Amino acid sequence: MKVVYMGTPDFAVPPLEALAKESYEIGYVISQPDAVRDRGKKVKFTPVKEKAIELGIEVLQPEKIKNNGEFISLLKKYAPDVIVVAAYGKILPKEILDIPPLGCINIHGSLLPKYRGAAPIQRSILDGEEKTGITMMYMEEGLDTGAMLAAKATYVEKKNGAQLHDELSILGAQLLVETLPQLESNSITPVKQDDQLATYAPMINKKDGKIDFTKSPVQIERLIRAFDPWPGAFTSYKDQIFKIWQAEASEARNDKPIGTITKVSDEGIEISAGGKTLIAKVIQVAGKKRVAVKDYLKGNIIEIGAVLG
RNA sequence: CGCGGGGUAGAGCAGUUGGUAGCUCGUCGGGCUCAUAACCCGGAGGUCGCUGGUUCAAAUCCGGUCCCCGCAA
Repeated sequence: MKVVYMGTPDFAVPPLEALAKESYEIGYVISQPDAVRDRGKKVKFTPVKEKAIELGIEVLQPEKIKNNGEFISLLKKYAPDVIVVAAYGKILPKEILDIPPLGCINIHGSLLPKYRGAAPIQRSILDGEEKTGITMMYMEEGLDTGAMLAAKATYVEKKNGAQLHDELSILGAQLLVETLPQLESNSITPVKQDDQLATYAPMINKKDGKIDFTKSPVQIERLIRAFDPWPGAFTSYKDQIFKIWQAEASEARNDKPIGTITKVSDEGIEISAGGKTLIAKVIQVAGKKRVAVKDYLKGNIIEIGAVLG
């Protein structure tokens, strides 16, 4: 079976590896153009491109795919049976969707129809969902609206964004190699999504990581977990960026003004939030690495009574 | 060459008018104590990221290089 794979970030790497391991013929890997995405103005390859090079697969990185005659005719010439898409980063136009006879299938990081869109993993943690998962689906012109082919679920528990991301990425790879043979033998029945139940998971912005201490400690703790590693939940302490990477929500009442540091010990930094108490356990200040509060206090002082934000 | 912070004992930090390094925690041994994460005494542990240079002498000055991190993208 001839496959074209489209993907860009780390999330899309394991599925590509799985495809290669199963000996599918991968004619092209399509990834977003390389961009200046690091300190010091360095141009970095996308993770999927890195992997494709390692696997010896030709990589295409068109600036635009819509109305790109050259690109589309290249695809048509290769004539893939299926196009597999995982976090590619652009909506595919109909002219591409129509190319492969078995369709374009997408690996999406949620249990559709919930969390359609760009940031399903973070949003599911943010919302305190008990379960989430991976859905394989047909792509159509709408955003993550196509019929579903298969799904795998997992529990969110206390996982952070990175952990859930990695887990779902692996699940996605498994689900893909399980689903493709069924698709090929036409032994799978697509299930239409119930649009009534659909929710959207909009893209995350850096600013979304700013901690709002009027919210409850439970909500803030979710924010901290969801946004690890990016963009990180942050506030400011004495005009310095102050990130919190791990925290616990306490029901202990706290009547001090929002954001006030009420207690500091090896156990953590207690902060007034939403009338209750948030206990920061792992923190990071600008220029430094993340460190447990216990360790930070060995050589630094956190002032009780200071107000974050 | 996008802006900036940093690499010093296991951990977190101090130490830049150059004179072979110090604090807190941890750790090891001893003491006190009914007892202790408390207290007292003592000890181990560092080629100061790497590398050239200046100097009688460099963690401290100059050059190069590697790595980590915040901002920005």
